[in-house]
Amino acid sequence: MPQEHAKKDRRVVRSQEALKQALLALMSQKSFDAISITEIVESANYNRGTFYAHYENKEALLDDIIDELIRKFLASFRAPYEHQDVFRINELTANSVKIFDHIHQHAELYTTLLRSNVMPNLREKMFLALKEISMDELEYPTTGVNQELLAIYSIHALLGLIFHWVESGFEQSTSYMQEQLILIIQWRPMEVKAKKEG
Amino acid sequence: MPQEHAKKDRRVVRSQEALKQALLALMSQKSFDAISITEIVESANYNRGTFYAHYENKEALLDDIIDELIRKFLASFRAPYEHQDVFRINELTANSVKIFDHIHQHAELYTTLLRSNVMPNLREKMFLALKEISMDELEYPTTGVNQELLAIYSIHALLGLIFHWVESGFEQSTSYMQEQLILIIQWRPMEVKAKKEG
DNA sequence: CCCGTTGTTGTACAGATGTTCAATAACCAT
DNA sequence: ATGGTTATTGAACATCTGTACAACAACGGG
Repeated sequence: MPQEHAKKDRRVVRSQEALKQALLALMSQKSFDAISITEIVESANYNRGTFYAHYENKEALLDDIIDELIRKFLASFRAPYEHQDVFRINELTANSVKIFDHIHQHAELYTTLLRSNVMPNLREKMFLALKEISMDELEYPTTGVNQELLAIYSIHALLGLIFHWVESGFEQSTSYMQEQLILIIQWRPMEVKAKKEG
Repeated sequence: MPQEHAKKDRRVVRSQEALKQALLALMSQKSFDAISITEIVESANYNRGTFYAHYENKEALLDDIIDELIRKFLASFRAPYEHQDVFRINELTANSVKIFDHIHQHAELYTTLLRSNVMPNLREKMFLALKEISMDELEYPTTGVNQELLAIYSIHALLGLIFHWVESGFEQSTSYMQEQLILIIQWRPMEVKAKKEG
C-alpha cells in the first residue's frame, strides 16, 4: 500500500508536481530569493491562485522538495544498522559512510540547491532529522558526557564535511571523504602551533 | 584614530543606525521574513528612498548588524592565543571556551536573531569567519588528515554546540558548556548500541 | 560663515504579493 | 454515465518592492 494517508486528487498531484519541477528548473538558473511566485506558476502553466491553494509561500514549496530528499537521506543513514543490535567503531562510521553514497547519488539535485543558496535551510532540516533518529535509535556509552550535546556535536561536524564536499563540486572521491571522516574521528588534538605573522 | 576608512557623513551614520535599531526592534517581535522594508523605515521615521540609498534589501541591513557581531565574536576566539606561539590541548580548548563567554555576554541579541529565524544565515557567516582565521592563524599537526577537512569538521561541531545553547534559552551554565566541550573533544567512540524497538 | 557636495524627501510607476470570489472544469464514488 | 465534491481559473484589490527623479535640507572643508 504505497498511499499513506488519504488518496489525493489527481489534479492536486499534477499541480504540485508541476510546481515543484518548475521551481527546481528555475533554481538551477538563479537564486531562490530571486525567483517570484508569478514566475513559478507561469513556468508551470498554472494559475497563481492554484499555487496559493497548496502552499503558503515559495518556502513551503521548497520544503516539499526537501522533505522528500531527506527521507532518502535518512534511509541511507539507517541502512547499516537497521538489522543489527550492536556496533563497534568501524560499523558506526559505516553509517556516515553510506551518507556519502547517497549524496553522490543525488549530486545534481544537491548542486542545484547549493547554486540557489538554500543550503543553510537544507542543513538545518537535515540536522533536525538526523538528531531525532540518532537520539531515538542509537545509544552512546558515555562517561560524564551529555549524550544530546555529543550527538549535536557529531552530527553538525558530519554535515559540515558533507556540505563542504558538495560546495567543492565533488572534487574528492567518495572513498576519500569516507577515509578522511574515519581519520578525523580518530584524531586527537595534541599541540597546535600559531603561525608566524605575514 | 577610531575612524577606519573615509569619515562618514553624520546623516549617513544616523540613518543607518536608526534603520538597524528599527530592524532589531521589529525582529524581537516577529520573523525576519515577515518584516517589510516599508515597516522598517516607518518605524525608524525615515523615507523609503533613504533605505535604498544605503542598502539593496533588508538582508543587506541585517548583514550590517551581523558583521559587527562577528567582529566581536572573532575577537573572543583570538583572545587566548594572540600573544602566544604554541598551544597544548588545554590552551586550545580555551579558545572555544572564550567563545561561550562572548555568546553569553550578547545573549539578548543572539536570542533576538534566533526568534527571528535568521540563525542559519548567521551560522554560515560565523563558520566562514572562523574557518578563515583558523586556517590562516592556526596549524594542526596532522598525520594523513586533511587539514581543511579537519577544520571544517571541528568548527561546525563547535558552532553546533553554541547555537544549541542559544536555542535552549541558555539552560546550562557557561562553565557546564565549557566542560562538556572538553569532554566531547576527548571522547572516543568505542561501541554504540542500537536501542530496542518501541 | 559660505558654498559645493551629498543625503533625504516626496512623488510616481511597473511589477509582485497575498487574499478573496464567483464561474467553470475535472475528479471520484456510486 | 450521473451527480456531488473539489480543484482550477480569471479577475479584482490593497499593499509592498525596486527604481527613478527633481526639490530641498544638512553636512563639512576652507
